[in-house]
Formats: sequence, structure tokens, C-alpha cells
Amino acid sequence: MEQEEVGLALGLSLGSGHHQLKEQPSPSSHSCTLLEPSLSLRLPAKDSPAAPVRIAAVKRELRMEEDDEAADRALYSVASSALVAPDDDEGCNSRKKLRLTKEQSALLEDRFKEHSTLNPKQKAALAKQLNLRPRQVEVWFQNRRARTKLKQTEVDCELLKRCCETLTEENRRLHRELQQLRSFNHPHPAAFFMPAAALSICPSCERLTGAPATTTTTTTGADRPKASGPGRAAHLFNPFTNSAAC
DNA sequence: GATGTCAAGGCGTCCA
DNA sequence: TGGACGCCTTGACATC
Repeated sequence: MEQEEVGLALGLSLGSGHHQLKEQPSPSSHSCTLLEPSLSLRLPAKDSPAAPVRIAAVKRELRMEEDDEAADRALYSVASSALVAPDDDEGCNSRKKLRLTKEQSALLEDRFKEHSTLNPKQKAALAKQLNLRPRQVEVWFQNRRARTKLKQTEVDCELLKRCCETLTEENRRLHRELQQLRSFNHPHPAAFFMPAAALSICPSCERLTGAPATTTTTTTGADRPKASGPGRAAHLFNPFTNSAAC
């Protein structure tokens, strides 16, 4: 693009005639310098992926409205047509970060909602519409699919985590229940040497006896009469029949 | 300066 | 065999 055209484009976008672009040869690139009385900003070389990024920076430094679409279009036009660089990295040795504009991202998102993949024809059309290279559109869709997959993986992971916690708790509960059931059928041998507090009065003979209820009720030793006197040994609780032997 | 985000590079795999 | 794709990584930039 001719210098006058660039100046015109910037003049339109900035509402001022004070901004100009001047060709500035450099060893590594054909860079351009945006000149204005108090400002000298370098813009990326032809077709550099960094052009949109730099344009955004230019807008910030010129205190332009970030959502000024007219200014954006004009500046972006300068960057994408006047300073457009080919794929072969000509004029730009270092890799620069490209930031897609809000409009570009929004349109790409819309298309992604419709189809998460593109055929070559759709890709070319979209690239043309967005003023991007087909490769850039392709890369955007690849990265977008990757992000979607990552998000889904995170959701699945969270779900599995909760499921694992629930199962662990259920497992603990079942273990406790199993131990209780085992203790009913096969009490510990220590049960033969029951403390006095674990004894009670046999309802039929009214003698002191070991109470099977100790394992089936919540009765505490404090509720029961104290053991004393003869007959105690004859009424010990039989762990194998679960009953007191009268 | 640590960290997150995201476009892009590199490489392997699949398939027409 | 070349193109499309996925996955992982890199590097620039933004944010805190």
C-alpha cells in the first residue's frame, strides 16, 4: 500500500491528519513506523500475525475507544492489507502473539456452535470473511476443540470424584455393619468374663444372669442391678446360644 | 515474577 | 501419500 493510502486510512480512523506511516527498513523486517507529533509507534511488517496485536496496542496508546469499530476497522485494514505478511515468515523473525478481535472471535464462536469442524470450502470462506488466513481459522478450530475437550474432561473428573467419595462412604458403612453382624454371631471370648455391670436379673428365675441384651440393646451397666450373691456363675451368658443359662 | 491464556509449531496417527 | 486431525509444547502477552 502506498504511504498516502495508509495515512488516509489512519486519518479517517483517528479523525486527524497528524498520523502517518513511514517505511522503515530494518535488518530483520520491513517495519513501518506510525508517526505523530508526540508518538512514534512501530507497526509489524507485512502480513505479520502480530499486526492485530500491535493495532490494539496502537489504539491503547492513542487512547482510542477500545470498542470503536470504525477505528478498529481502519487500523485493522492498515495492518491486514498494507502490512500484510505472507506465511513464510518474511520480514518477521520472531514469533509474535496474534490476538483475534472481538468480532473475529464472536463469528468463529458462532460457527463453532454450528459445526465443530470445517470442510476446506467453509474454512476458506470463513477465512475470507474474517480477513484471516485459512490456516489461522483451522488452528482456531483445533484449539477450540481442544478447549471443549478439556472442559468436558474436567466435568467428568469432578463427577468421578464425587462418585468415588460416595462409594468410599458406603464402603465404610458396610464394613461397620459387617463387623456388628459378626460380633452378634461370634462374640469375643472376653464375653465369658463379663463385668458385673453387664449382668442382669433373669426374668424367669429372678436370679442374677449375664444379659444377652448387652449386644442387642443400648442398656448400660448403670441401669442394671449390681451383681452379688450365689448363683452368679450358673447364670453366665452363653455366647453360643445367645442366651442366659438358667 | 508467578501464573493463566491462547495462537501457533511440531509430530504422530488415521484415512481416502 | 498428502491432508486433516489430535495432542503436546512453545512463546508472547495479560493479569495479579
